[in-house]
Amino acid sequence: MGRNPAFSGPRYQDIAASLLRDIARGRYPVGRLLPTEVELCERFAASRHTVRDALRIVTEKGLLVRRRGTGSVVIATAPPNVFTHSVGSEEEWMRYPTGTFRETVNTAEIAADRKLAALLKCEPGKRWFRICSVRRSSRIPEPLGWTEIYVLPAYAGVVKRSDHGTTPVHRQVEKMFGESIDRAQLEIFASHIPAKLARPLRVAAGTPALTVVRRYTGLKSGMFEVTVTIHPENRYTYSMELRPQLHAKQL
Amino acid sequence: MGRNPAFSGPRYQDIAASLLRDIARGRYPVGRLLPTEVELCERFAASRHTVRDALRIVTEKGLLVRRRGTGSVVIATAPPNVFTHSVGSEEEWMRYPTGTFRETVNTAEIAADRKLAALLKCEPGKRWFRICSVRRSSRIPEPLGWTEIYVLPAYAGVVKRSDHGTTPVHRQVEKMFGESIDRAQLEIFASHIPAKLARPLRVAAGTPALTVVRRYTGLKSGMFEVTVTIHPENRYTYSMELRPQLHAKQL
DNA sequence: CTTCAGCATTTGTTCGGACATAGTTTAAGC
DNA sequence: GCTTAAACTATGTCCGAACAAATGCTGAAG
Repeated sequence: MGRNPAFSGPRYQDIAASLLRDIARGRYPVGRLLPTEVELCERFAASRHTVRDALRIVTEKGLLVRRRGTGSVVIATAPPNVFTHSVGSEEEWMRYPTGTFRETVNTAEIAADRKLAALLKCEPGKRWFRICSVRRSSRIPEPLGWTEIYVLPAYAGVVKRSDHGTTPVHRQVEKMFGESIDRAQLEIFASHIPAKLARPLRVAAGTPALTVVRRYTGLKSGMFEVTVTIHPENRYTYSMELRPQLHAKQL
Repeated sequence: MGRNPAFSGPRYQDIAASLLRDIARGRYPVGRLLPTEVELCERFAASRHTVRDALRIVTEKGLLVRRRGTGSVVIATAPPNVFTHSVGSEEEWMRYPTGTFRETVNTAEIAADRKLAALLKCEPGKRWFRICSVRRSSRIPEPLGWTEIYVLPAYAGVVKRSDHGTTPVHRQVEKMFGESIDRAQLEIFASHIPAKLARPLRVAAGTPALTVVRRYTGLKSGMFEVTVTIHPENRYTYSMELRPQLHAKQL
């Protein structure tokens, strides 16, 4: 029991691995209490500080809940998340290579008809401020896609800002109105180029396209922005990388 | 300098907040070294342990890199990760609602021609074991899409397993051959239905489609599986939700 | 001038101790 | 018997100290 002779790293990592193994093997089932810190100190012949470091690792993996006076409760037998995807910046999430920009075509306040309401997942008749624009790259003459941005009418002021066109709209809303994003949702599906967009996108109507819908939900005003982008074939690829959760070996 | 009288929480959180503020305000620009632990102990009149707890918080937020002998280097002025996406299971990542299954049409060992090599991001001539199949749902008669799975010829044994068709192939490879996934990459772009697939997918050739490419890279044998799926319009939507990283207030 | 050994610096690991705080249990008092 | 206060338990916070390990610098040897 206790020390693993094959393991040469820090003691607290050894102890954490041992606890992880015990939990995975069912020695401490979900709902059961782990031994107290002092008991673990005795079992592993380590100081309380070292044991706490080990418990911190197990807790960060999401297998424990620890409370004063109560103890450490096992809440899972294995780390729950298999893959994670972290996005560093809005640009990265938008997946638009740097050097692209939006070119506003027109703006208007509109009411959602039934079709638009379905796309935006809002009730029909809801009023939105719509910004229609073309996304371009400095490298190629054809536009990358057609973007329709719908924001709550109260937030229409964003178009007046000077950095409009280069900064993501939801960031502008965050700064100007103190909204904070609670969650963002992404949907991607196949579509075809509508007749209206054939000319601005320089592509034949009815040809294959990729539609990307992004919905931003804030804490203050709920869903405050929806972006719909239509990309003609061969002009845009959504790409993403997932990694198994490393679970914090020290870097 | 030092203690913030308005803050009543633990000392290490107070110190962490102070450091965070200093970094955000540019007192320690990116690339600069933070004061050493001992210096911070003096400035905040705290023990090294407490200061280290504070530095751990700042490090976990991704603003610092710490190395023995060197010190703590500032690598960002604000937490870099804005959104995270965690995927709990393969099914969730695949985004196929439960109740769908794969129906194998044919299998063969092939060599990648130039076009396929570009899609798979491998060298032309590389040999792959290809599994062609149709993904169906029990609810609707039309297939959801056409899937071509390419695995290394050494792993061709996966098709013989009984749970083939319901279990993701990369999971089977993990179990059967002890491969462990290092990273997974996803690409989504617009395409059109090839003439060959018009009949099996029950849709007209040339109509819009969504192509999803998934690449799995393992620790042992590098990229060991690539899956290419073609979905006709209106039969499949890729959906994902991102949330702002909570940054570990204590739970 | 280059190379390498040795030293100083800085963070990493581990020990031992003390008190604070939050939950739980027990016991006293009505 | 119920309510409330005290005691107990377990984790949280904080201190002081020592040594280990990685890095960078300096000076001596070739």
